Amino acid sequence: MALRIFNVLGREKQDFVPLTEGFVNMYVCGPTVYDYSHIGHAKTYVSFDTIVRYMRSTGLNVLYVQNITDVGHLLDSGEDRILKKARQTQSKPMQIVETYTKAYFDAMDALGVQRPDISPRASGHIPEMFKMIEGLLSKGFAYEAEGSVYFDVTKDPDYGKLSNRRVSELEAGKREAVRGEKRNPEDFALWKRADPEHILRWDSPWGEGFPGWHIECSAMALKYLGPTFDIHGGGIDNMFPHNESEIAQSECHNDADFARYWMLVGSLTVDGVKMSKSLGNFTTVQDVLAKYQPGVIRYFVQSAHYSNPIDYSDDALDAAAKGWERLTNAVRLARQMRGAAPAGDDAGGFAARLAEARAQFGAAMDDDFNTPIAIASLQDLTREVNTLLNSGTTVSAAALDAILETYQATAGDVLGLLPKADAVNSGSAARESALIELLVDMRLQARKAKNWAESDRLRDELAKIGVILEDRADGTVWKVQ
RNA sequence: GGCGACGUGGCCAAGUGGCAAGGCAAAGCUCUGCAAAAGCUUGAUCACCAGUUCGAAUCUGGUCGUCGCCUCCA
Repeated sequence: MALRIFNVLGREKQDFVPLTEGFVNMYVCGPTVYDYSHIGHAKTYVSFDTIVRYMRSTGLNVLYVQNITDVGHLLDSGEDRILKKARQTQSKPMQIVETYTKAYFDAMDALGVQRPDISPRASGHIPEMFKMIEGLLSKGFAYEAEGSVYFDVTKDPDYGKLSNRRVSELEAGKREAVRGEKRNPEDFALWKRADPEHILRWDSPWGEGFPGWHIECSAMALKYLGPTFDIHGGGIDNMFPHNESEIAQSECHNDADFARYWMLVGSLTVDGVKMSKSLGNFTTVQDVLAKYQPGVIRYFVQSAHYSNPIDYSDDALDAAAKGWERLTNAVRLARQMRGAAPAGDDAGGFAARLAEARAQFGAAMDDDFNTPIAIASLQDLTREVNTLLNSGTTVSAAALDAILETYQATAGDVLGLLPKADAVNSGSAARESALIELLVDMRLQARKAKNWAESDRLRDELAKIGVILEDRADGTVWKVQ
């Protein structure tokens, strides 16, 4: 098995060969922190989280860098997103940045997204940007105009290679540049002169100003990953101009290839249109988490290939919830049966089936991280596991351990879909469990007496507080919803 | 207008030359005091047209439709 990745740069699936064997240097464009993260961000970062988890599970040593954009992201009006928010809420810009950076990590933590190894902030890398801009100026790829510095796209023959755009084909004059100081309409800012009301500003060799949006990623990728690294990821909506400009700046400045593999994830849509803050059709991660378990959201995201768009709706989430529960129910049952399982020295005839499942899972993930197929392989396995666990035959502890290990290595460690094994460490959790067991036992007595009314009342009352009972041949099991 | 993605059973979604995975929903059945959970059974010729081929959802050309980017967005 060998990992294959669809490289947007070149548009073909390629064998993944890291620059240094066993190591992967990876950069993913992070969020601009001026508002709460919505479910569209969740799709992007759950996707890359899954990708990183899988690579690590195969033994690759991944260095995952994902920036935080806290300056330089301008609106059409020329206004900084963060400054606008600060003005609206009468806050300091860095208050906005802190608030939403924290909110972003809180949301991602809740979704089981493992933290990037490095989360560099744009505002903390102004000197690195200066250096890069100066380098581009001295090499003639950039020019200064009235306190701003622009990248001259006509100086880079490769400009457009990621998004298949040709500057020469863009009808000059069709869209006039907002600022007449640019030489070409497609030139983009490396550094912008700050108007008096612009609070976020730094002294620079070109006067007071602030960095352009694209330069931060080039500067931080260079600093933490070097001139050439393995994978650059992000949302496909940033392919142009952002990613394209990153490539231009970096390759012209570094005299080296930038990222070797480009992975762009499809957008999340609502009723067929992209979820975005500007359209107002967004649902925040915290709102969705109020209704669905984190695992459900991950399952929803992973049920389509990362490069495809997915449409968000309650129906879609409900369906994902059912599919996710089917997997987790099997795991929960196995965990519960493990407690009273008789010792056994092997997994019996099931070992081969488990090995097959893991092989199928790995093959799917190796094929450009095909999570829908990976999940299908687990659903297939789950049917057989359920059959085994419900067959009435005795299943040995060794067999249950093997089953649980298989789920943990796939649905757990890679997909991040499994809840933690019920920990009854804390006093209150232990007390809660004991109380539930007590009620379950009371209901058992009622059932023995064929007092169905009382039996059903206990079950219904427990259901109201989120405790679901299931009567099995070998006893009643319960779960917390 | 340019660049790109896509159109597979009621819904979601894999498959990209050799008899169309998986999930959800629906119906019937088994189990069950009931319920839940679980299992079994039942369904598509792949937008349309024309080609290439022994053979196409899968390749080529065209038509229709949807979406993304081209201006801020993960």
